[in-house]
Amino acid sequence: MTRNDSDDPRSTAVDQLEAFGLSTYAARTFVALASLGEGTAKDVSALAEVPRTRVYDATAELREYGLVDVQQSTPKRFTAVSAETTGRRFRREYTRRADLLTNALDEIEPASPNAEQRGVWTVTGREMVSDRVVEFVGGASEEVVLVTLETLLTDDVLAAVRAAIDRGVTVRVSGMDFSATEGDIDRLPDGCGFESSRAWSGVPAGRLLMVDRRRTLASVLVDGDGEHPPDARDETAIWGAGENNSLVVVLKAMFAWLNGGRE
Amino acid sequence: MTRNDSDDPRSTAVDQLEAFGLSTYAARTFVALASLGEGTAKDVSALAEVPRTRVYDATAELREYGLVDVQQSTPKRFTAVSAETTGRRFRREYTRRADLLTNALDEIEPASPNAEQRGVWTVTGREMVSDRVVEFVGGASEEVVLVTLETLLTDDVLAAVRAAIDRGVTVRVSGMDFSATEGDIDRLPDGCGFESSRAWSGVPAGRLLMVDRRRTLASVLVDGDGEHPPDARDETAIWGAGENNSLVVVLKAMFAWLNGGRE
DNA sequence: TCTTATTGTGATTATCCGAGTGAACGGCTG
DNA sequence: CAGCCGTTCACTCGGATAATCACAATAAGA
Repeated sequence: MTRNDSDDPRSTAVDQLEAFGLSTYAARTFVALASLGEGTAKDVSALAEVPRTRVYDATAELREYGLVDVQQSTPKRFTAVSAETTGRRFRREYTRRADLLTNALDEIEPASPNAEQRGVWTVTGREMVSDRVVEFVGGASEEVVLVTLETLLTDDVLAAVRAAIDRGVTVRVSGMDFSATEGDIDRLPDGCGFESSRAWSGVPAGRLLMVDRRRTLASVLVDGDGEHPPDARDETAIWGAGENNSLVVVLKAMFAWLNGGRE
Repeated sequence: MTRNDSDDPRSTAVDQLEAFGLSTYAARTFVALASLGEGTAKDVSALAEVPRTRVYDATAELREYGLVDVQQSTPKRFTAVSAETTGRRFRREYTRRADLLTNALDEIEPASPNAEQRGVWTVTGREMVSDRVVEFVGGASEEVVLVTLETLLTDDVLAAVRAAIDRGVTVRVSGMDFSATEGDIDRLPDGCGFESSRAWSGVPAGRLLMVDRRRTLASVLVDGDGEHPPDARDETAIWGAGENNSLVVVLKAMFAWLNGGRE
């Protein structure tokens, strides 16, 4: 079983093509044609483990996607487009799909300012938590307070923070780990006067966020509940919204306390 | 049956979510939550036509994608992330997938310069033909000659042409219809000395392309074989590669002829 | 405390789609 | 003319998912 390993380019190509909606025959046929450059149904069948009689369906499907061209002769000959063209093709289609989805959802979302909720919501996964941070910072109109590990200050988050600052929002960002504060805060435009670190030494590492004193989020890293890469699903967060939300009240008090009684 | 029309935002949202790999239950559940903002399994079931007992699976699936947050109470409450976050989520994932695919295919493609093929290949669909044009122009090392309708000079093609010019390739572009030549050729940096039009008045409208005198493409618009929008699948092209390829020979002669016997 | 309605979880069945296989048709070649 | 190869079509099988049901757990009310 040395064939078909996980990091074999052929396998990954087939997987991705299937994710983009192709049938397995079509996907296998395409990578075979990409390897051959050009070939007949017999060639493809031999290399791709696709039944000869089905190569025609597969190439027809690929032709619809514009990934394969056909030579009308006997035997028919097929050729695959270049890797760049393939990538461009799907990139276009799926960014278009994402735009469609965003617009459709925008029309659906309730116009009402979504009466502030009570209770505490949970999120799992580093990327997912980052998404919430970006979303909440993006919705800030007055004030953002963010305390975070340097590792978690991804480009997404930084972009959202910069956008908020440009929008005229008062933003204060602080690192939780000591080494961090120097490295990355530079990447932010001024207006981040928090006293860097030290105060957070006893707090479990993660993030704390407060937006307009009406929406807060707290997360911790749970490093490794058995997941393979210690990078994927290792952050869990809770968040809440609304003036009287319990989590909001607690974190609001906490920030005020650590900020030296101001407010 | 006035519900669930084709351009209903809800339907399009569900369709796109399914295209992104979600189950139909998950997709319907998500749009229901997007409408409600927040709700219980019962609420979702009533609005989304999803069996109540399956809402829990659907929300679990959505939670994996980071699209839904859960409130651990009885009854459980669910909430959907914003439209922008949803779009960002899928945009990221699928551009990443496209990159993976491109890289994998790059490793697969035969290192050999792909001994020039004989025979004539066919492509169908306007976008697909544009992709071939971009691919061929992108592979040009010396000379590009392109005659095209103005309508078909999309941004993709223009970008490829500009890249070729910057690369030091001799490029000549000409419009087939009279009105065109003025409007768009301006968008190209010089080096396009073709005598604009007139010579092509009798030729069926479409495109003609020659790259390095070794690769040619010819297309025509077949306007309307029953397709709904007169815009999608209405162009068919043939192309060939190799010094002795019949199509290459013919088009090479044709270009030389129309260019006044030069070469 | 007991009852009852409602919520959450799991197992079961039905339905659909696609992979895989084989047979039939037609054109090319010896 | 006959056999062979290429091509297409029709069919079966299996896996996945939609849909239904049965049951356990919880909360509200008498």
